Amino acid sequence: MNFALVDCNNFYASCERVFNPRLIGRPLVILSNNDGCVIARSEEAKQLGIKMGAPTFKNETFFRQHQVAVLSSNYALYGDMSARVMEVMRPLVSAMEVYSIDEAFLSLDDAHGEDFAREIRERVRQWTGIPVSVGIAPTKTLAKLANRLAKKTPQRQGVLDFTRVPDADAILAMVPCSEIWGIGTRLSARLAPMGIQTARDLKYAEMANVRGALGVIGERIARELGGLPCLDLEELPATKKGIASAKSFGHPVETLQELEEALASYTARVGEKLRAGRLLAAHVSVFVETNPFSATQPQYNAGAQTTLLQPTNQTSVLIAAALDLLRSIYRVGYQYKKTGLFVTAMSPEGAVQLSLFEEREDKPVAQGLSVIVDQLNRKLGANTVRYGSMGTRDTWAMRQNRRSRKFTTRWSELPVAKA
DNA sequence: TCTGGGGTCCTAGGACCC
DNA sequence: TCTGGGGTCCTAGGACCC
Repeated sequence: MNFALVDCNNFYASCERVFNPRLIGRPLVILSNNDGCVIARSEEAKQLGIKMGAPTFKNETFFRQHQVAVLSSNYALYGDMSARVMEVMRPLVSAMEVYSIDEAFLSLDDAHGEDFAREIRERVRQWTGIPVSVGIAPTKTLAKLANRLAKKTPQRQGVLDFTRVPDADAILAMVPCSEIWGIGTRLSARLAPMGIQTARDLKYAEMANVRGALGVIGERIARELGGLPCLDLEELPATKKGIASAKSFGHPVETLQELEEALASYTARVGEKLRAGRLLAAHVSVFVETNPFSATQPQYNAGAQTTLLQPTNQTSVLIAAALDLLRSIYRVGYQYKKTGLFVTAMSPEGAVQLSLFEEREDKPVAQGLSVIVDQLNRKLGANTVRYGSMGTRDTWAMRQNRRSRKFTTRWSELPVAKA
């Protein structure tokens, strides 16, 4: 059995191009939330040397000079396109793991090689408009690596079956450790003094040394490079251990009220996610921070946590807890840049341990309210119905000045064809 | 003026138990 | 007078991924 890793090429840029063909052939970048920095680039933008994470404000002139198309990110579109790509592939294989918004591992029979990979590619392209690359190998780590090579080497035309390459070690010798899946700059810096520079070096390194330097993660990666599978296909998404919502503000925020409104809004989002997953959370943590990039403003970072008497997914309960925590860490005199919350200690709905000290609260009413709010907001758009503490002015809201339309998920934003 | 957000896994150390 | 060893659970922090 082998793994295939299918990865969408320049996914966000490709999604935008499906609905706006004028973007084809031009350099195109997609910005992070708040239009803060570059998080995705078309091939042409990469050619121009635009780096991942490049701050927008330092590059506006460059973008204009090179006629780079610049868009805010449109996650409603990317999420929906992702689901379509996955559904095209799912019937073609016996098992699939959706690994990220633009990647999936597939389980392949030994008979399935590059012909099959090309078939997947063609079908996804034809049915969704999204180009993908496919890497095939006996382990996930090698499949990742094969995928990168398939993408980077034009003559491979987007597919590479690593089980059939004549000299695998010669290929591994060209891959620096920092480009191996799971090894970043910090870990590769630990390997360098041991003379381990490339994937080939790591494959043949003394396992005890690798383990000493990188722990079990590193040992697993090294063994996978050698062709020994240590990571399984995970078909079912693991139950979430926590749900977070945190965002930077469009402008610096000083008042407690604005922080409260922002945090209440993020909390409402977390409540929606909990209910969508039929989960309850028992632990809430909240943090605030100032702008770490500012050399002149005084810095302040703080966080606080609490455990609820009873696990919940009710937005009103979560907001009350989150705002209490926020008030306990808020200090006057700072320019806040970001706040957010993280809920943990999750349990499935319907398996609640009642607190010893708490009477059963009037669940049906609260739950009914949240369900109706969820339905209305799904139908009419996010935040149509709000909790009072969220305010209505959104003075703190993130910038998103250049977003394309929600072509596939909102009737009012459907693409229009003129014939 | 302007630098993302949402996750996972592992490790070390302390508290506590028998 | 003497003061172990092995285990679990929790938390904080580090590193990574997309």
